Amino acid sequence: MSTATTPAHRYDAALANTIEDKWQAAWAKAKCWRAINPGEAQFDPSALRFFCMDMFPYPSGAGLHVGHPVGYVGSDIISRFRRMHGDNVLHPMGWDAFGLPAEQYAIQTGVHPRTTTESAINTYRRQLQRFGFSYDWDREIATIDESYYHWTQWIWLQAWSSWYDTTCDKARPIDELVRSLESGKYCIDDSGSLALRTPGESDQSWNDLDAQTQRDLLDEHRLAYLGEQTVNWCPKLGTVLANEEVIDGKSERGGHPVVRRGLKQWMFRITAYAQRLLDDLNGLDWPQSTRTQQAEWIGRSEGAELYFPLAESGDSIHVFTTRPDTIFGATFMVLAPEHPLIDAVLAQPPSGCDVESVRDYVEQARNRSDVDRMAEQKDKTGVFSGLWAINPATGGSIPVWIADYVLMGYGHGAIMAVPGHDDRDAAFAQRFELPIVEVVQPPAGAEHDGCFTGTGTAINSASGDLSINGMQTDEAKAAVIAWASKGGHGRGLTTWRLRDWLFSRQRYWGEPFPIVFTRDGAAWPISAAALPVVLPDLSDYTPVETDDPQPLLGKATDWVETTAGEAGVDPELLPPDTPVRRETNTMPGWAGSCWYYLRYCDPKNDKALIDPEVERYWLGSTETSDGGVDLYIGGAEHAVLHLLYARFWHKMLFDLGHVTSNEPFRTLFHQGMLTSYAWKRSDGSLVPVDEVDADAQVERATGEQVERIIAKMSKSLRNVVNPDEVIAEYGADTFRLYEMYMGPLEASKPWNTRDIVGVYRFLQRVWRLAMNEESGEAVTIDAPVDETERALHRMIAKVSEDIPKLAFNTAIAAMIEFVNTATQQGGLTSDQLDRFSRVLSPFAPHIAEELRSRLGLDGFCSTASWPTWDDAMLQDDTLELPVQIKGKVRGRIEVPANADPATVETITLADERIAELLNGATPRKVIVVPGRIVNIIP
RNA sequence: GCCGGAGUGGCGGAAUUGGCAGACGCGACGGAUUCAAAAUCCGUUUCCCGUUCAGGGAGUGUGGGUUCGAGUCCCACCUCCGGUACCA
Repeated sequence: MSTATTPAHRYDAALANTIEDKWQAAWAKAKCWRAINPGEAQFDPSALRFFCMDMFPYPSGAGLHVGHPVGYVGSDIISRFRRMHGDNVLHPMGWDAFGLPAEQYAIQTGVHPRTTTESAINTYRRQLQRFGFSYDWDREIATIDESYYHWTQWIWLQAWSSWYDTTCDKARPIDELVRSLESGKYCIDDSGSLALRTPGESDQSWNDLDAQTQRDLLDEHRLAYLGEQTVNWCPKLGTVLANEEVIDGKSERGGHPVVRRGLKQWMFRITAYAQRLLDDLNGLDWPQSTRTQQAEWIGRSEGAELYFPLAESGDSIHVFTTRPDTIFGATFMVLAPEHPLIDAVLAQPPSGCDVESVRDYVEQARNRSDVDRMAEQKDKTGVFSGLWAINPATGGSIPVWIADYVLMGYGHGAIMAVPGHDDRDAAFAQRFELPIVEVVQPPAGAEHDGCFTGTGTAINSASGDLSINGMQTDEAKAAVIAWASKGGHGRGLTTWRLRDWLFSRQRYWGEPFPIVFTRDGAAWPISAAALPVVLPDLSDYTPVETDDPQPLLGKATDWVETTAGEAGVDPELLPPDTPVRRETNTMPGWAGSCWYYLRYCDPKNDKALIDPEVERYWLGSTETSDGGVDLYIGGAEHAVLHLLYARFWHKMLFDLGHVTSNEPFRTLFHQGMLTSYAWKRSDGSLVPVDEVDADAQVERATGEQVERIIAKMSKSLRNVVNPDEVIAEYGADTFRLYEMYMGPLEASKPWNTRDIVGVYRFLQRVWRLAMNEESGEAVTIDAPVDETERALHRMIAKVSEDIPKLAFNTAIAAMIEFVNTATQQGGLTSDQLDRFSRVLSPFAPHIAEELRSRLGLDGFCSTASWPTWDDAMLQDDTLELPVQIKGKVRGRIEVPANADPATVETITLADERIAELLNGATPRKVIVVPGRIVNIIP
């Protein structure tokens, strides 16, 4: 690049890269980014804490993508800004490193996932460090480290050792439950569930139960428990698959057959927390869309369960409905194909039952996943069961059908069908010619086509002991619930969409569960002192192909088959020589990310997951916050799962006294997605970006006209940008500025390589403003220019306001304007340059340090104080105000900045041009908005 | 279908929450510099009419409304993006 004519000290890519390396080394050496914990010598209790965290990445082999740094640059700017205000800033980074890709790679190559993962981590760390992010690297964590997953396992054991006490609405240690049962404070009621003791004849005494029964009862109440689940099992891949990984009954990867089958899996009782997870959303400073998504995912639904007796047996069908008021319109019932009653039907078919059809239908439905069932949407299928039920309100007989539009996993897996007021029931009734009765009168003027599903007035709804005619929907609901409760026909009930969390995987590359089984199937915990249970090495990562699900860890036979003593079970629980089998499932990828924010606070603690005093300091409540991470930045794609799971773990730890705040992330911000331009042919197909002449908008090979569209970056479109290349060409400061200057942080926006040069030129202008390009020495003027000084104050004020709002694009625009003004005005004094470089430093920290150092100042911009501004300097003595006549700008006037409205009006009307336009008429009204505008109504 | 978010120049985007629409940047055009180019600097750049100047008109997805004044508020609609989807 450099030629004889290029000045020796021009700010170009080579210089940028040189100074960036230099300052990164200097910051690291000085440990500029170290956060101070309470208890450390330099700890300053008067400093505000600021815990600012990025969602940690999963380090993939492909390296960092330009989309990753968008949020990281943002969090870095505000962290640096807060540090310059003297705050104690905790800004850490780590690695979400267990997961599938490394394991898939291991299957193909035999390379241990740890090897690939660690190499990917090294790449990511090197790339991140190259951006000059101010992470406290001494607090770096990786979920795959034994010292980390030690505590992941410990938390799981906490859950296994706890139960949810609904009487005080919190989790408690299960030992306390045992003591309460032994002392008789709690007892087991008839149905086998726990109840507060109200001494009665039928109560079973806990102490009379045999050990096995006692254990089973306790196991049923643990927050982490073994439960039977229907899963997608792929024999060929040797693993269960998520619903999204199954397409048309085949695995997405490889197209192997998938069967639905029951499997004992570790579960988390997240449903116990449903109400709190919902309620506490209100106290969070989170994007509304994310809060809504979580609320919908939790899916609280108020209604009633109603009992419909069968015509010819003593049984009844329990249904859940949100519209008990429509019970008079229930003309048939529908069972999910998995409903337990169907087995009884097949065993003893009623007279009207076509056994073959029912068997076929149920069999077919069973092998289709929920996702497949839903794919068909409108086309309702079903079969008559032969059963008849009694509508308890009308007393009439109604047929019971079986159809897969009713899901076993929600409510009771059975519904009362009201085809008059439910779209799905209406479609089904039409298809199978079932009767439709209207029982809700729409309010006057309500528009609807087909069936009316809104609220209105009950009609046709009266029988012997119940009449709700004329009632509004809400009143009618309450009346039906009251009637049902009194007559034993049902009761009010709230159901949730949220299911318990399936927490085991048959994979290798995850945290082992700290638990073992004796021959009788009983589970025994590994004692806390024996943690971590270390993931054993395997020589072969290929899944076992089998119909009987077998996790990969089953291959480590020596590890699996062991003794209680070897595994670390407390000898008081089991004699050390007892043969035991280790749990071979592993935890899912979410586990490590559920609590990593806690570990950042105290990453090297080997006595506890976090020291209580440290926890209170970084995460406890303060004058301005109810506690939790002060700012958490990451993608909206984690709106539900990660953020919900982490909230659940946090609440569990809160109940058990390990954390002091009720929520983990007080303020959440989603950075927007980076898209890229792509090209589309007229037939809609996409053309790789390097096969298009962008200026002419034609495809090179064919000369065909193509249209520019915005698409996600993807390998196939060849529109992925590698950050390393951008840094090599412009430097990290330019990269940082570009990503922040593109637009609002939260907006998704297209990467446009051509635009980068704009901020690059800005940095070059900054450099030339302050440096002699020939000598490399600072050039400053002696006396400040008033206009420049005012511009500087305006700029500092603007940037100081914008950074806390994460409005970085406008902050940068303000800096550009200032530099343009300063250049026109002939330069800066060294004092002005010092202040400017400090404002610039959160955004472009390396060039800012270089300017400071060449000015001859000591220390770092990064640890200097943030410059102040004087409000008096923000305004000029006189203002130019636009004058509107009837809302259109017709002229301008000069007024003193402090002029009162009456004076402004006088000046306006005295203005020659305004008077001319008014043509001598006296205006009806003059509106003066101080400092803004004058509007005349003639 | 439902729930969010957004529609502003050739492009990315500004607009103190009702007060000069288009800040800032890219691109484009013109000029200076240069043997020439790159780089840099200066100027122009929403559109239309007028076109030296002056000036005039239209304009923030569409149609209505409120207001002295609307990109911003209200009503109806259109389009795009994200999420979700037989949840009874």
